[in-house]
Amino acid sequence: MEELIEKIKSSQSLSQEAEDYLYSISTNKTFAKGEILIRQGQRVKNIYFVTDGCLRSYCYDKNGKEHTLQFAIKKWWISDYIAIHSDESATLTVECLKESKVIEFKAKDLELMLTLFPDFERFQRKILERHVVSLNKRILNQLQLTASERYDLFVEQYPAIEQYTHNYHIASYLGVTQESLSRIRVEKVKH
Amino acid sequence: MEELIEKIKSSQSLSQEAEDYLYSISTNKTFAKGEILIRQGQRVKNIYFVTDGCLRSYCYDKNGKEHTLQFAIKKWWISDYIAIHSDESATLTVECLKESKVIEFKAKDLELMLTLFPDFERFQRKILERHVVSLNKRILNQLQLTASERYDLFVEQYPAIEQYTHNYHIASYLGVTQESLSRIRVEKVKH
DNA sequence: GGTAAAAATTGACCTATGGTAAGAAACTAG
DNA sequence: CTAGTTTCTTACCATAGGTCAATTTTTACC
Repeated sequence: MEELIEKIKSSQSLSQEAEDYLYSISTNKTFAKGEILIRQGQRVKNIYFVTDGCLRSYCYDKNGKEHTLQFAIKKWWISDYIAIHSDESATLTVECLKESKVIEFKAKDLELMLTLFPDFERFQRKILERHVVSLNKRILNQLQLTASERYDLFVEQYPAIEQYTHNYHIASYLGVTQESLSRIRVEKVKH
Repeated sequence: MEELIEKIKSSQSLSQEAEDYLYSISTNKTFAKGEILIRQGQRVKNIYFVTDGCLRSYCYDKNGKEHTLQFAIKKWWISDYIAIHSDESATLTVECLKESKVIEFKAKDLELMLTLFPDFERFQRKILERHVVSLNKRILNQLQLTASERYDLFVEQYPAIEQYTHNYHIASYLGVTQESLSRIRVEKVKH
């Protein structure tokens, strides 16, 4: 929990009241590798803040293939925001890639907290702004880079993640098959 | 300006004070088709709210090809958020696709307004939440759909935009060449 | 430590989409 | 209306990346 408080305070103030409230709505949990936190089709009630480990969110397409939307490591949030903000059941699955410690929040509680504590709303707004920027960049990368270039960028941006993920996780994040990613890696070693 | 006030009030309250402030920092402008509001490489100072017309933001890749990040019509915001939130010069170009009426804001003024008026910060947070959801969906579509399927979805989601844009604008948004889009359209007519 | 399961690689082939270039069509401005 | 420019289409060939199936490597577990 200190990680989250610290993260908030690193960019702005947070009243003691708000801090206490945040504690009161939080639940510390540990998930084992392979556990599913949110399952496609079910109602999404929770949002997770990762304090240790690695998780990912992904969906299945009509042929049953997986497509990774996001990886989350230390100090990242993860959930199915599509479901939460459209008030639908989950289109995404959130899976634990290695044993992870997370802080679980009920989306409703966080929502209420935003309205109660302007400091927290500011924090959330800033998080979202940065998130929009990174999603914009990802879209532009997808539009203009080759699979090989996207992989280079991925390795550069998430050096820590690669050790927890399988190749096909990364492939499905980059938008290529695992076979293609395998060939791309072979080429890199050669040159 | 009424469009913006109305948009804000449609989802929440806005104090008279905030409304007055918003007016005081706004400038109504009209841009002709083809005009450039933000140019790649220059400092980005402004954010635009579209009240009429159609604009788009795009970048050039290393081969000089254009890639469209966003279209903006009535009641949408547009700028180079990557530049604004990283405090760098523009990587995007914002172009007017048909004569458009916009409300221009200095990013700094809006930033200050967020800190002055909690109502406005709440509004912004909600806008960003919805934006994150739509960017997430776009990424998942890019990962799992064929060019043809993405085009169908585009036409469905932005029926109004097609009349203002050239084919290559749409192609560069979907991540295909204009030639491919042309072929895709021929196929649709056949079947 | 040995075996079963999962993941990664490899090879042969295939397909969607890209590149190029030329002609047709649609605007634009005098 | 006409010439010039921009955009769109079409045809042909090229290629990145996909598919499928085997094989090897790694990992997990009794």
